[in-house]
Amino acid sequence: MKSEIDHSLVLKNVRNYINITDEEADFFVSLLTYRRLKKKQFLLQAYDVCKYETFIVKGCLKEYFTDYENDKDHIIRFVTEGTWTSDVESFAKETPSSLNIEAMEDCELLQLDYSSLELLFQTYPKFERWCRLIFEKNYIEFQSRIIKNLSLSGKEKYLDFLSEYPGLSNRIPQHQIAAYLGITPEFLSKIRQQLARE
Amino acid sequence: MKSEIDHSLVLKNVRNYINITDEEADFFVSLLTYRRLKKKQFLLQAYDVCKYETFIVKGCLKEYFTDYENDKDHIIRFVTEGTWTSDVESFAKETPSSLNIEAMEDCELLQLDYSSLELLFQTYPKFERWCRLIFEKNYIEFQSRIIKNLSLSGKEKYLDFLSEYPGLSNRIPQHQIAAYLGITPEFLSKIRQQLARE
DNA sequence: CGTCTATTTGAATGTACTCAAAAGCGGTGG
DNA sequence: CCACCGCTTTTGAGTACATTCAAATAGACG
Repeated sequence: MKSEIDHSLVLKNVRNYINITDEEADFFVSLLTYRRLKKKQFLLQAYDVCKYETFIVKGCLKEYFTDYENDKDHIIRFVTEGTWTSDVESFAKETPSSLNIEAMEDCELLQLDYSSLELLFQTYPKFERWCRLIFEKNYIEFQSRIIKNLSLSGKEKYLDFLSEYPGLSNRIPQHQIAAYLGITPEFLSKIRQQLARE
Repeated sequence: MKSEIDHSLVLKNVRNYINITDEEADFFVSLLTYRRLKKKQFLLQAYDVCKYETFIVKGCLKEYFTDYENDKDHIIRFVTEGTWTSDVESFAKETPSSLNIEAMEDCELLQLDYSSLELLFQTYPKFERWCRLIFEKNYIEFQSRIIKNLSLSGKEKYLDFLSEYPGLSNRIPQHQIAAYLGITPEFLSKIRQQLARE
């Protein structure tokens, strides 16, 4: 039943960026659709159009790009409780997605489709600000990722991952961490071996 | 004299994302400050607080991060005519910048300080949307950069750079392109040698 | 013209990859 | 409850990509 759904986390997300009244909160919540996803199911498949912005209430997903040329996946981000995910370009332009988004655990999600989001912006323009500030935050994170990719060795990137996302390494298989760091699973194994010896 | 300044490019930038009236345009333009920068001058130095969002009317700058540990610069982006630049995090949070932004050519710029930007948002909230859409675009570009860093070899990254930013390689010294690609200048030289033989 | 910086070239080295095989681990069915 | 299967992780040998360091050459600028 809808009344059982807990919206506190998503409202906390909004209120982290803007002040909203109870009325505005109610309207916002009324636009959300609840959805579950089992481990290994896809939230989005490449070449489909991304129809929703999705908030993660519970669980963990990976956003990744498949390089068919070399038969390799490259993970852009792991996304967990409290964050939004989508293929931004596909959602905004209604073009086929270049990303896959796949559940790595059983997930509970809240979704907002394009027309609902536009209705939200038209009804309460302050939500544009909220959306901008989220993009601002993501921009900063991506920039930091780019710097790290340019400047760190495999070992340093792994240690940085452990400290930046504590606890996540227990939820995620090792070869997927390698796909996030941009190294081979074999090499990550060797890095860990070396760290264990120290 | 202020009347000589050409605002057509910056207005084109705004109107690329939102519709604005002449009145709104006039107000927006009244908030901008014109500034010139000579080649090799800094728009922003690391550890200073970034006070402005800066629009580039003419010229080219580099946003870069200095790794003092290894005495190396890592270039995040080259920014040219028609784009905005700042250290987003420093500007938003008024914290010391981690980036340098430096002119690679003589530049003509238009700047917007924090309070002017907030005044703009308060007066005409639709500018929040414009700002969001710019971040959306930058997010997409950064994502694409991350994918390329994860999946391409040095040679492939160089060829991609040439096709993504045609004409830019003539404006920028080669070792700076190397700093953007995340390879050494010597290795870029060898890549070019190899490409020339083909 | 001289100085400073950028680019090229080469040899030696290191970091990370490929391929192959073995070992470990988790879930499923008998 | 154990045996088996598939997938993940480890290990090792050989290789490729990219770096370091040093020196030579080329270009840019006052």
